Amino acid sequence: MPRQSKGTQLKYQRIADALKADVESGRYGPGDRLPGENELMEQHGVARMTARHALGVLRSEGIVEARKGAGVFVRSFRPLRRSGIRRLAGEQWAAGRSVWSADLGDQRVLTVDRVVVEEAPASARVAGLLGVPAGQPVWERRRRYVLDGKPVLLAGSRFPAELVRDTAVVRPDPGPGGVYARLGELGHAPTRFREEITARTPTAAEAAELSRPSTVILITRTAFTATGTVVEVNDMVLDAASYILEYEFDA
Amino acid sequence: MPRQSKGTQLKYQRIADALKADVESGRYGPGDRLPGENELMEQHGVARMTARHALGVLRSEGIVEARKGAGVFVRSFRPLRRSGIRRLAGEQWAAGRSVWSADLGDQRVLTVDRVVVEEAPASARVAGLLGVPAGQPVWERRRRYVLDGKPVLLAGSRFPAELVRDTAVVRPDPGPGGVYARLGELGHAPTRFREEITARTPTAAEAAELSRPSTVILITRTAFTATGTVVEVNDMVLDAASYILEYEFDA
DNA sequence: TAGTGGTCTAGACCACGTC
DNA sequence: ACGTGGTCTAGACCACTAC
Repeated sequence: MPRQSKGTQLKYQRIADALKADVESGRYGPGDRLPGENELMEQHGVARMTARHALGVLRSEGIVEARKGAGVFVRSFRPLRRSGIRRLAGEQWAAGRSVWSADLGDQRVLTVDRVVVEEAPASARVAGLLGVPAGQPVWERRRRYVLDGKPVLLAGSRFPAELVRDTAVVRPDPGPGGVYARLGELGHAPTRFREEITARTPTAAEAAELSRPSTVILITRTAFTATGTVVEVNDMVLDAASYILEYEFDA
Repeated sequence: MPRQSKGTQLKYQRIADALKADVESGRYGPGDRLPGENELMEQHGVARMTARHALGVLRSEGIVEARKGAGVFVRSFRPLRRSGIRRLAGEQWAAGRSVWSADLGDQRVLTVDRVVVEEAPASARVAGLLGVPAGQPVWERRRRYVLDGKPVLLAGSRFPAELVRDTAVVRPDPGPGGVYARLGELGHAPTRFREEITARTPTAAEAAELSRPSTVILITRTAFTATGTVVEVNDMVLDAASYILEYEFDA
């Protein structure tokens, strides 16, 4: 028997396409349970690894989510809209609101799950961005954000050590307006930002800290003062299926 | 025999980590060939699917690239820096240069591989963004961009049909300055842009049109005139490993 | 022609969630 | 207790590349 029917397609792709069509047609709605590995094996007469491969296609496209011991479920696609420019407009954090509360157009709450603040030597990459010698001490502020009970964002900000040591910037709760308000009070208000974006599959560590997303977006934000000094380098890892980034600007 | 040595890790993950360390230490440089499936099976005493799974980890993180019949090779990571804001600054296209030539800081050339221009009814999504009734005719301009012989970007722009019919906008080569310059001459110069970004694994169709990337970035750009009219909706699909997006803006 | 990655089979055990 | 997805085995054939 041929392993692959010539005229058509690959088996796993055919099964994946059929499932995808069923989701798009509304046959399976958000939260619904899809036929699992065992059911697909029986229905299509294929081996476990083939059924698995088919489900893997939907999983990696973010359509579907596998829960061990439970089944495969259609994801509800309600991404956060993260407005890169508006949310960093000066008034937002100057007025005492956290930067992140600007993210939500609806009632869902993005809360901080975990905060670690510690001093450590700068990696070569961070040192280069901060404009300090490699190995120089920097303060690092790592946190994890949770939306609807699911971790969706890891963020790690680094500040030059001599700038923020013994200030509110390195306290777990920096107070109203967040670290940018505190930096402003110290005479180092950020006035310009650069965000660099790329995407890939998560590492094992990132997958474990987020809710095993199939794709992550990486954002590196560099914050400059009016004099051009870099006061923050912020590396973020976002669950790609939970976010839409938005940038608006003039010609 | 236990399938999984308890204290340590999963087999495929251990093998993947070892390979990753070898790449990061420089033991394998860009373009070098890694041990393949057969070699890993022998070296680590595992089955084919396990060795394969390990290589799949590196592949999906964009570290490595598999070439059928040849082997697995370390990717050379030289991403294009796409400056979202600067490249759409008015002077760029007003002066008669293509928008895309602003992308390159080095000598590499991003060229158009394929152009299709055709009239078609708007999908519900595009119609919503363009602010026209669904099914309304729009002109669509699809193209593929190639960098160093490898396709890295698919782009599909849609324009309201009555705006661009029988104009240079819908000619395969729109002339110096690109479509934005032509829209300007028609009295519909874009003055404001919105870009919405997300990422996922490519569909089978996208993978086939690009060079089988493991992750793609999706950008939807909406172009507005001074009066707020939408004159273009541009859906782009980027090979994530070939791009770094950059946005710079003031607080 | 020899070797490679890609697909596929038909079994197995495990950790886990649901009942 | 049972079913689920996740891992793993030991085989196989195929299409493709490089020689």
